[in-house]
Order: sequence, then structure tokens, then C-alpha cells
Amino acid sequence: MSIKDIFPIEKWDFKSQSILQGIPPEDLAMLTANQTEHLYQKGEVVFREGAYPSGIFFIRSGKVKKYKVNEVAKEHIIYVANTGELIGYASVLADDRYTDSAAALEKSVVSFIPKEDFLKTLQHSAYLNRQLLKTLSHEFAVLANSISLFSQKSVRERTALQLVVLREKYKTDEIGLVEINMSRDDLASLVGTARENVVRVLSEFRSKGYLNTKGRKIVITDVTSLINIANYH
Amino acid sequence: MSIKDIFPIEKWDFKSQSILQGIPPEDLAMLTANQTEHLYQKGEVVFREGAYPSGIFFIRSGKVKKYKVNEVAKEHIIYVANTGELIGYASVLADDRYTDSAAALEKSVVSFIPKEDFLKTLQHSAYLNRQLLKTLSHEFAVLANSISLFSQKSVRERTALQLVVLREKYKTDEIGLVEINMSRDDLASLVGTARENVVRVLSEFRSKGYLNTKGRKIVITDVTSLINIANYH
DNA sequence: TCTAAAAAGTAATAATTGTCAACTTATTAA
DNA sequence: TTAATAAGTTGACAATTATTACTTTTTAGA
Repeated sequence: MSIKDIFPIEKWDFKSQSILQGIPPEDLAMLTANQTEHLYQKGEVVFREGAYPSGIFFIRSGKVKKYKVNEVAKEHIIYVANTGELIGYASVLADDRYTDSAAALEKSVVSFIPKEDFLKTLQHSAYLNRQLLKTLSHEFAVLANSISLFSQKSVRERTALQLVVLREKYKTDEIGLVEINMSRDDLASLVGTARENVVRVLSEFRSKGYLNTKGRKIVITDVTSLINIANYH
Repeated sequence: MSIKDIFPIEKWDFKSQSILQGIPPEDLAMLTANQTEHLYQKGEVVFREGAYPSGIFFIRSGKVKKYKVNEVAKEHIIYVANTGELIGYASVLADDRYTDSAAALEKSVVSFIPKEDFLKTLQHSAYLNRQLLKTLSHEFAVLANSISLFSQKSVRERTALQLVVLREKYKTDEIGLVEINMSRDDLASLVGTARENVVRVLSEFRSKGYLNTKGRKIVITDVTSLINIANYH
């Protein structure tokens, strides 16, 4: 049984991978003509909120957090972008500054595509246009889900849900046990609460046998129970 | 002094008005060829989450709330759409069911444009494509702001902020005092808390001279103080 | 492999928010 | 106009969440 039968993962995942999948080769060539590749260390910033976008980013490997920082320097993670996803493009399209920051959650390889190439390709490629509209609309729905998550669920429920979502994101090709490798601080700012609360909830889940932890690593052993706690009908 | 000098209203407002503004006449003609108009009474539902979209909606007059309903039938308002805004189009573009519901907050006139006309116009109009991409990207940023609002601000701060935003939405053409005419239940589900909490915060603001209330109507007399409470730097 | 430094985990307590009950003020329809 | 109904308001209290202070474990570098 796949998790998709019991949990609507698509409500929480952007799948911007699809943007470049199936793109006509000549459009892709135009888009990637001047791309550059860069290795980001864990914690390294890809772009910062408020800066003017000079291009878009494609995650070749690794994971990147998208987050906002408040007045007292506390982070709030809006989304965890995975290998194959495109980030930073909405700000280019809105002709606005970056509205959030992005930083590598683990060692990641990211390609940079200059704004000019992106916009030029957009003028030529009906396919890219269509895919962007479709993807953005979906991402919009995902964010709307996140908002009601915050306004209507408890810390315990939100933690359970984010763990289920993270488990999907940390899955590797080989089927087997999934290790979620994320600091408690990052997990807390994803759930939207204090680190202590996340730790407490994790302890409870551990004691009930839903998961194991080893240092920062989390292995979920009973997804079904977590899905029930997240209360998704 | 305009409010724009002290408060970034664009961070909280979709401005999807711009989608149809400046559209070439022939594109507009194609889009609106088969539109129908309908008067919605206060509270009447325009579309419901989970339904398959058959078209998009243009608000000719009035205000429409976009909301989600949870398992215990509690509403959460994601956004208040105003006269001139387009709604329901993201679901058509994502080729998905409606991901939220829409209902009139006051007597409203709404035009319906069939999905086929919308998609056909989209294939012909580079302008519409560009505007939609730009608008969706901006709306995405607005939702991201709402998420951090929830995760990082108290009920009191959120209430202050939503009042400032609502004041802009309830402004009429004539300059003068603005009456926010919204039920406490709707205001509470916009702020994301219980009705009682919103009432309490309103009482405090009233006693401090930031606003007056008369029944459900709210008149803000000191926006600056509210902006300071919302803590927007 | 040893050892600081960083991160994870725990407990107690304070602050905020949610819920219930009672009551007052508006609104609506007979 | 008035009775009935709905909506708004207030207070008390319970539940949840944040904060502070601290111990234990893990990690990364010498």
C-alpha cells in the first residue's frame, strides 16, 4: 500500500519538478545556455529576502529551505524544496524582490539560470508558460493548506503532519527505512513553534513507538499513527 | 500622508484587478463572450472546495471571502477578495478541484466566465499569460506572508494587522471615515482565533481610542497605533 | 580518539489562547 | 411595535504554548 492511499501528500508538496520535465529540447537549450553550477555547504544561503533577483535556481541535488526571518532573527521555514525543484522564479515573474530567503539544509548542488535567459525562454515557449501557470497555481494551493494548518491545528498535530511530509522528502530511491536528518531548530521553525515543544512531541511519539531518534536523525516506524494524529480525513 | 508610506499594504493584498486591466480589447472580447452575471446575497456561496471548476469569477461589485472549512465545520478565511478581483482561476489553471470555498460577505455582483473561454483566450493572449504569471506570483508572496503572520504573531498583533488591511479594503471612493462591516465570527476566522478573543482585543483598542464600534461596524480612528501594534518594520 | 562546542533533551513555570456560561444589545419577522 | 432570534460582549477557568534554566548527548576538529 502506498502512502498516497491514506495521505494526500500532493497537498503539501510543490512538485515544481514538473516545470522542466517534458520541456522541448530547444526551449531547454535556450534556458540553460548560460547556467552555472555551485556547491552549497549545509547552512549556506542561496538568496536572501529583499534582494533583487538576478535569476532562478534549479536544485540538482540536496535540499533547500525557504524561510522568512522576523524582527528578533527567528526563522520560519515556509517550505523545504527538494532535488529537482526550481526556486526563486516567482519573484522574477512578479518583478519584485525576493519575498523569502533560501539556504541549503544539506550539502547541495544548485544551478543558476540568469533572469534574462529565463524571461527570453518564457517569451518563446508556450510549454514553459503553461507549466509555470500550472505549477504556481498548485503551489498557491499548498500554501493555502499551510495557512489553515496553522490556524486550526495544534503543535502536536502539526508536528505529526510535517513528519509525514518530511518522510516523503527524505525518501531515497532504494526502498527501505527513511532517515529524516534535520536539526530540532529547523524542525521547530517548520512546525512553527519553539524547539522545546517539538522535542516534547518527539519524545511522546518515541515513547509510543511511532518513531526512533538517534541524535538529530528521526526514523518513522508507524506512519499510520502519525497520519491519524495529523487528523487528515 | 498616504498609508503606503507607513504600511506595506501590497504585502497583504492580491491586486488581481491588474489581470484584466490593459488587456487588448479583442482578448477581452473573446474572454467575456459568454459571461453571465449573478447577484449573490450576503452569505451565498459562489463555489465550494472540492467541486470541479467550470469557470472563473469576476467580482463586479461587493466582497467575497475565500475560506476553508475544517472537520468540525469551523471556517478559516484565507483572503477577502474585493470589487474588481478575479477568483477561482488558479484551480482552473492547476487543472484541479477548487482548493477553497468562496462566499459573498455582502450583496455582490459576480460575473461567471466559462472555463473553455478562459483557456482559449489564454492560448491566444500573450498579455493574459504574462499578467496571470505576474499576479499568481504576487499572490503566492501574499500567502507566504500570511503564514509567517500566523507562526510569529500573537492574536492581538494579528487582529491589529487585519484591521489595517480591512480598512483599506472597505475604503470607498469618497475620502472620509471607513466603516468595516464584518461579523465578529468572520473577523475571528480571518485572524485565526476564537470570536471571544477578537472581541476582547477590539474592546481594548476601543478603550484606548484606536477605534469605535457600533454593533458590528468598526471605524478605525488611529491607524498608526494599530500599525505599531502589528509591528511592521 | 579526545575534547570543546553545539545541539538535543528535560522540567518548572509564565503567558497566551481556547472554551463555557451568562448576559446585553442588535436585528428580523409577525 | 414587539416578541423572537441572532449577534456581540464579558468573565472565569482550562488547556495549550512559550520561556527560562539547566543537564545530557552528539558532533566536529585538534
